[in-house]
Amino acid sequence: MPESPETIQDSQPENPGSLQANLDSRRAKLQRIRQRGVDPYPPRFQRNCTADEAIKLFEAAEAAETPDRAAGISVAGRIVSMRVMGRAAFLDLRDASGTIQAMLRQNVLGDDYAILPDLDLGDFLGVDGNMIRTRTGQATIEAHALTILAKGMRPLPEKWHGLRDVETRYRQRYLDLIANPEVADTFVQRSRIISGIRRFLDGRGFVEVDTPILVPIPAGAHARPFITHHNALDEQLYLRIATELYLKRLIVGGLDKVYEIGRVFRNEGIDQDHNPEFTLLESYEAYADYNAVMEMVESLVSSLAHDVHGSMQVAMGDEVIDFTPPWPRLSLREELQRHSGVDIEDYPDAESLTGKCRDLGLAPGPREARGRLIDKMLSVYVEPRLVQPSFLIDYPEDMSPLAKGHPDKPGYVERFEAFAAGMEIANSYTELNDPDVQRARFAAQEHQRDAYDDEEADRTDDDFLTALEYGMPPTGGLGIGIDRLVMLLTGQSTIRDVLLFPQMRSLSDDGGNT
RNA sequence: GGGCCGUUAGCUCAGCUGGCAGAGCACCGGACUUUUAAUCCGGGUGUCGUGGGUUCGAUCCCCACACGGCCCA
Repeated sequence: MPESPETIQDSQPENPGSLQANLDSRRAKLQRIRQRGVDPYPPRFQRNCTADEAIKLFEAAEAAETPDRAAGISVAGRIVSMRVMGRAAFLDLRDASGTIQAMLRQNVLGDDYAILPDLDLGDFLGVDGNMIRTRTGQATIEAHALTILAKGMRPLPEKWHGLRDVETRYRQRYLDLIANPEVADTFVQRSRIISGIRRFLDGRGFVEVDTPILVPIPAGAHARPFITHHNALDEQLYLRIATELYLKRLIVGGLDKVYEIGRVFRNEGIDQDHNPEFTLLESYEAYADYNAVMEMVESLVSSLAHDVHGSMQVAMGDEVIDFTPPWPRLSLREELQRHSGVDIEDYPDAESLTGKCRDLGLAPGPREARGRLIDKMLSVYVEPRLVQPSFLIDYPEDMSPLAKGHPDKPGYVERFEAFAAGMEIANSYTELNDPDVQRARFAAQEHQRDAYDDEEADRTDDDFLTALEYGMPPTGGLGIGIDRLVMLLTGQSTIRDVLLFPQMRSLSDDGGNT
């Protein structure tokens, strides 16, 4: 008897293929699993191999002609692909090590095969079985038992095109990691870079320390702080914008070689290389100067490139960045003069330099401090040209309130910044340790804040000045933006792609998630 | 802060001059014991970002807003 169209219609859900139908279907499967007395979220599953290990073990067993060694394998992972053919099926299971194919056959699995119709893409499954090679030659686990480990209640992004929508990728990074496996590689590399930094510094006798994130005075950098409040102390506190002044207190205290890798917070805009919270490495080494730090930076960054990449050369867009040391030392004044035609010594104050910037078409604000103007000129004329790793050295004192004056160059300090791919990756100076000079520099910054409405000018930290008065040895300091370094070493062009959860504007409703 | 671009099914994307909203994957029903973007047959999913406006009629034109991206400051 032929079925009427109505009957066929009745066997279909209300809106077949809709998200709601998909959710309903998964929930119905969940119920069926439970009705069979199976826990869809069991507390544990004992695997004895990762996907990658199972395949390697099998290949080794084949090479040694000892196939028994590839029996009794237990693997687990998320189902990322399913090819079901009646009484047999092939599933691809993914764990952090990779993907392994599982072959399911009804005559082998018996009752366990009955859960197949209740499995969906995205579910976690444990498989016990033996490694075999299929007719097409693929190393595969032939399942002898199946254990559902977690039922996925929402459909995953599409398997072939992945997840492209950048907003979803950042807001729901877990979906990005599932749908775009190469994204995970970047974050694994990030972890390797950071542990490589620790190994490097620990190997040189540095001590890793933790200094306060909640601070009464947000000093040590040019930035606007985030403000918060401590209820019990009834005191306004800030999130740190740098770790510098606390680390120097530890140099005063005699630790001699200290570093901190930590999050700092700057209340400013978001773009391709700025996120309001980012990871900063700062290190301080007593009895070193900025020349010694330059050598350390070359050595550190090139060894990281080698460790992470296996090569000193890293592709970045159309360029190949070669981190092989030594990197050129370029005088800031000379580079500015070469590329802008301006000798900053001809413009000793903000007023004259503002005029010159206007001539150059740089659109300076009406009241910008001289250091800020030079910074602007650098970012236009010099920094974009610094594609291969290089050091820009000897900065004007105006823009470096914490650096020691250069003995041979009045008005300049012993400071360098390292650049690669046009991006600043390190900032360092021979530290200012004369408490009176430091006090005067802070005063100049306070004046800059008032006279030029420069909210980012540095702030006086009297407790730090007291520490300096007890005596700080000659010291070389360093700051490296870890996120930008990771960008460079992994070839990513936006900071969002090296931050697992980049800052996003909050959504007013439910986040488009339902 | 300004300019430009984007927002269509769970995902990836089409949608012509304003005239019934489209495909692939995913999903649902069926077949299938070596597939691998499985295949075959059947099903077709939607607040076209939100709110206004113009129009007989708006995914499309106009305005505002939201979110995102790029460029500029």
